[in-house]
Amino acid sequence: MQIAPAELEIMNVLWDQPGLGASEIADALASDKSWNIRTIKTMLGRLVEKGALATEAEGRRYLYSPLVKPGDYRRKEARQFVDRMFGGRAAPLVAHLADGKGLSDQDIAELEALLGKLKK
Amino acid sequence: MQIAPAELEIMNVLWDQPGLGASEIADALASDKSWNIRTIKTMLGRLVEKGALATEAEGRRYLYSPLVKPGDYRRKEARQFVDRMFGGRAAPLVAHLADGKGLSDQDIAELEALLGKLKK
DNA sequence: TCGTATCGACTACAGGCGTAATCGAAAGAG
DNA sequence: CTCTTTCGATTACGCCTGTAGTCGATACGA
Repeated sequence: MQIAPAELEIMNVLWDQPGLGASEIADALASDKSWNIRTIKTMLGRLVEKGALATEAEGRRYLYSPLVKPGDYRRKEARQFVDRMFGGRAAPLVAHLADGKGLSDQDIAELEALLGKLKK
Repeated sequence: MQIAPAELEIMNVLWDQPGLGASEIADALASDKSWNIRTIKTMLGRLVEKGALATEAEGRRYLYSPLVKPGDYRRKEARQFVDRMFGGRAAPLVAHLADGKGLSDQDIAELEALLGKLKK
């Protein structure tokens, strides 16, 4: 199941707070996106159609909840991305991020801790 | 400049061997992609139009070379991707890759070496 | 009760992408 | 010199995406 970038914004809201209605999602997004409520509804419809969201009727409206787990989705996407861009190798990806000043000290510390765990 | 996934396959060939003609690119791709030569030419045209490739006439045909540097492109894409999927944080990305058994021992070793260098 | 706001359903439409076919020119085969 | 192949250019076309508009029904405010 393929989730488009704009649709992902909606998934992010619902992963954070499942069970919202369309206008509440619009509110949640209003701060950084200026999307027409109709646009949001279109994307909700498509996500339901794709099987990414479930609907539950509440009176005259729907409440939406993710059917896809964020971890599963991100894992799949991450894999696909490194495959496409870096021949499946993680190290070059991190190297490129580092090269563009894209790694904070915190990132580096976290990565170290992570690697420590992986080695065991 | 936006390079679509299928177009990226072509860029990869040309980053590896700049200055090929359309049919040579087709040959290079033939092993893993079964693309019609017409399809490849369409994509070459689009890449030229986008400014990702330069053409140099050689007799009746064109030789194509990248105008975009692979490192620059991958860096930008990597950044975009972690922003979209992981809120710009590299550690969760690596964690997800690791979780899906996506990290070989070699990857881990390379990442360690990389982090060593970054800390200095 | 009557107009208005809101809901979901359906429709619209342009641009990007994947996948090619067609076309006119030119080069090469015989 | 003619037939076929090959080149780049142009056109095609359906699906996905972003971005809404329209429509009919319903709930709500006055």
